This record gives sequence, C-alpha cells and structure tokens, in this order.
Amino acid sequence: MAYSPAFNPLYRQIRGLILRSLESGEWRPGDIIPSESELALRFGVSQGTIRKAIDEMAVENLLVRRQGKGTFVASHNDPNAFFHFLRLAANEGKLPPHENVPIECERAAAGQNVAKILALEVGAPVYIVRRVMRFGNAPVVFDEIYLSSVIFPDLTLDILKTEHRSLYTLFESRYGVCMIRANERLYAVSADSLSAKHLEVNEGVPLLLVERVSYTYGDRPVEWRRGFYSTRDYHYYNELG
Amino acid sequence: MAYSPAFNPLYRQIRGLILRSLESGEWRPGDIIPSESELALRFGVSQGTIRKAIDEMAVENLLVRRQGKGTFVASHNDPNAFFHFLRLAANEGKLPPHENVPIECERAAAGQNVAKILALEVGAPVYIVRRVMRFGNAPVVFDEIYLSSVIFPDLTLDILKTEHRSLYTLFESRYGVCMIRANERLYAVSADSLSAKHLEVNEGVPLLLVERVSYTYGDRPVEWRRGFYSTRDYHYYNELG
DNA sequence: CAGTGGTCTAGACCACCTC
DNA sequence: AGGTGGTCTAGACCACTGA
Repeated sequence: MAYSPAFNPLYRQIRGLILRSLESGEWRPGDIIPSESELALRFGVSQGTIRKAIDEMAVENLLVRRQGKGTFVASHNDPNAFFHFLRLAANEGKLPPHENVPIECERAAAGQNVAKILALEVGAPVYIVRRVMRFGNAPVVFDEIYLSSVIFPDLTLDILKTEHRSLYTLFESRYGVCMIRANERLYAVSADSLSAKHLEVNEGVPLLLVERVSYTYGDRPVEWRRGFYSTRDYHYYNELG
Repeated sequence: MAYSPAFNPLYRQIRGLILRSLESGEWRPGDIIPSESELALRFGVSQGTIRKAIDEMAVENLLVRRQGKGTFVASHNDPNAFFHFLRLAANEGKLPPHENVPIECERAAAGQNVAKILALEVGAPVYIVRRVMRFGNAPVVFDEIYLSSVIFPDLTLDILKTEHRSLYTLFESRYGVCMIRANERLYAVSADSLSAKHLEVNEGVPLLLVERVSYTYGDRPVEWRRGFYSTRDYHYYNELG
C-alpha cells in the first residue's frame, strides 16, 4: 500500500553529483578525485555518506580506490586493467600475449541498423574499422567496428597502427572517450569468405559472433562491434553468480 | 615494504561464520536468518559490522535482504528469481514462456573428463540427463547434464518430468543442493546428429556450445552441463562493466 | 611524518512490513 | 505498535602510501 515515489537517499544524490563531474570532464580518466573528507565538506554531508556513494561507483568500475593514495577515475590506460571487456580464455593453459593488427579504416554512411544502435541519423558519417587479434601468432578474433566520425574525427589506419595496447586505450587518450560498460549478444554463425580469410579457416566453419554495443558516460552508445571468434583453441569465458 | 599477511577485518570473519552456518545447513535456502541486531549480539560485534558482512553476501547473491521483513537465504524456489543462470534472450521482442522437456536419464560411469571436473574418481557412478528447452514451442537449447549419483541419488526421468520450473529448483527442493555460482565456456560448433535432431535443425548448422560447471556451498562442483543453443531466433546475452 | 582510504562503534532516525 | 532493514552522522582507530 505504502507508495513512496522517488525516495532518493542522500548518498545516491551525491553519486549523481559525482557522476555529473565525471560526465562534464571535471575529473578525467586516470585523475585523482578529491579525498573523502574534502568531498564531505564540499557537499555538506558526512564522510560516511560520501563513502557509500563512492563504494557504489567503485563496484560499477567507474572509480578505483587505492588505500593510502586516494580515489581515481577508472581508465583504460591504467597498467592494472580495471576494465576487462575481452572475455577470451585459452582452452589449455594461459592466454598467450596478443597483438592487434588493424587492416582497414573505411569511411561510410550509417545504415539503418548502425544508425539506430549508435543513435545517429541514417546516412551520418561513420568509420568502419576492421582488425585482427592474434594470440601466440595465430589469428583468433576478426572485428568489424563501427564508430561515429563526429566523435572520432580523422581516424586513420596509421593512427590505429600506432596503438599497441587496445582500441579503448586509443579512444580514451586521443579522443577523450572512455567506455564504461557494454552489452554483448552472442551467436554461432558460419564463417563467410572475409572472416574465413582473416582467421585462416575454411569458409563455413562455425564461428562465435559477438555483437557489442559500448557506452560512455551518460549512457551514450559510441561503438558497435561485430567480433568473429575462432573457438578451436580459445573460448569465451563467463562467470555467473 | 609493509607486508601485512592475512589481515582479516572483523566483518570478513563474520562473513565466514555466516557462510559456515549456510554450509552446515543451519539456515537453508528460503529461510529467514536472524535479524542484524540478533546476529550482532550473537557474535559480539556492532550492528554495523554485521551489516557490512551481509552487504557483501547480498552482492554475491548468497543472501537477499527485504526491507521490513528480514534477510533470507537465496533460493532457486523463490518466485522472484535471485539466480539467473540462463543468459538467453530473444533477437526480437521478449523471451516467450518456455517449457523444459526431459528426454533421457541415463546411468553411466564417470570418464576422465567428467571425473576431473566434478572432483570424482574415474568410474564413479553418474547420471547423464538430456533435455530440451522449448521457447514459444520451438526447441532452442539441448542440454546434456552430468551429475554425481551420490549427490543426486535415485534420479529418474519421471522425477525430472514432475518439475516444471527449472532443474535447480528440483535439485534444491528434492536433494537440498543449492547452486550458488557457475563458470561457463562458450564455443561455436557444428550440430552433430543428436543435437540436430533435438533442435530440429540440419546437421552441420552452427550451434553455440555452452559448457557450464556449477558450484554449491564450499566451492564444491556438482554439475557439469553442455548446452547446445540454436541461435537463429535467440542469443546469449551478457553485460560487461 | 601527514594524508589517504579502511574498519569499527554507538546512536538517532526513516521506510517498510505485519499484526 | 513493534520489528525489520536502510540511511545518516560523529568520532576513534587501523593500514597503507609517499615524502
């Protein structure tokens, strides 16, 4: 019976304020944010309330706490990966070191599908990036990546080749766009001629298709990705709990 | 330099004690556990410390808090599903109601593979359950499920047919075994004759193979499952963040 | 050493559920 | 009304970092 519409606890309002500061760029990925006591002073609440707000955001991987140092904005550039979007594991043993090989960076106009997913107008300019991820010198993942050229202007194959860590590292340091979450849809498909060629398998071989939409602050979708995974020696790993 | 081995905060020790009570069966799935103030008295700590321990366990989906009522042991029998192990979604629209159709319940001896995964001796008695999940009257998932017959004695096809909700519901209410977490490995494979038949697709069609190991309290592996998903109208959904 | 986050406590009050 | 979990506060002390 009791119907309490929009009861928002203080710590959640504080969370909203911190989020706004992240979205506005007051604190950028990798930055340290003010200490808990400073924030308590600034927002006029107790340190415990600040703490609870930050706790939630740390669980969401938006902030990272480091005892004795401070609280930092999560970043793909950090040596310790806070974001772990690639759920690939080796069938036997550990995942060998990998190499990203950009193949193509093509200008195109957004079709209906891409436009809808990235919240663009049909016909808006986009880049289509194709690249292969190699593990232990064998091709394992072939990606087709769709990006708005408004958000990622002047992207070229040469730029892609300079980045040896990950695409999200590049997006963050060059374009100031930080991916904070993503949704994935997984399908089993037959290799077409293009993916077969790049993954060095026969056409028709079953591949794992991973469609991903990535979001930055403010729930803005900024990347659509179709990854074809060869699952002979590797698999997609997931934990349920 | 500072090297503090095994510093365990109080709330984490409390968490261990609560966990022991869960493993020992003092509180069973669906039960209400003592209130925070009672536990504080029992363990001789403040309510805030109890709260933090329960907070962690609620995040892990071991306990479920309900304001005004109390804190409960998570259960697969609860109307509101706390555990959501099936990551299936429809390509278009909502997931239609589903029906589980048991096909076979076969006695067998554990091979090397199954024995290793379920921590059994090679040759130990196991059940192999085969079943199909139908969505909107179309077969979508074909499962082969391996269970120790020591843990699940006297399992039969007839028993399986009586359970219309989920296997884990049956395991919990009939055998007192509650699955609390699972690992999954996903592969793309070609349909063999058996899975093709049950999924009503042609042999060789690409299928999503989901291998799952499920664990109960105390990190004991109790189920190995190989699920073949037909991903024409459905997909495996995952959130990264 | 001072400053950070991390833990623990005690108490007040609020929101929700049930009787 | 009385019990439950949920929020908020204030203060003490611990663990970790870096200068």
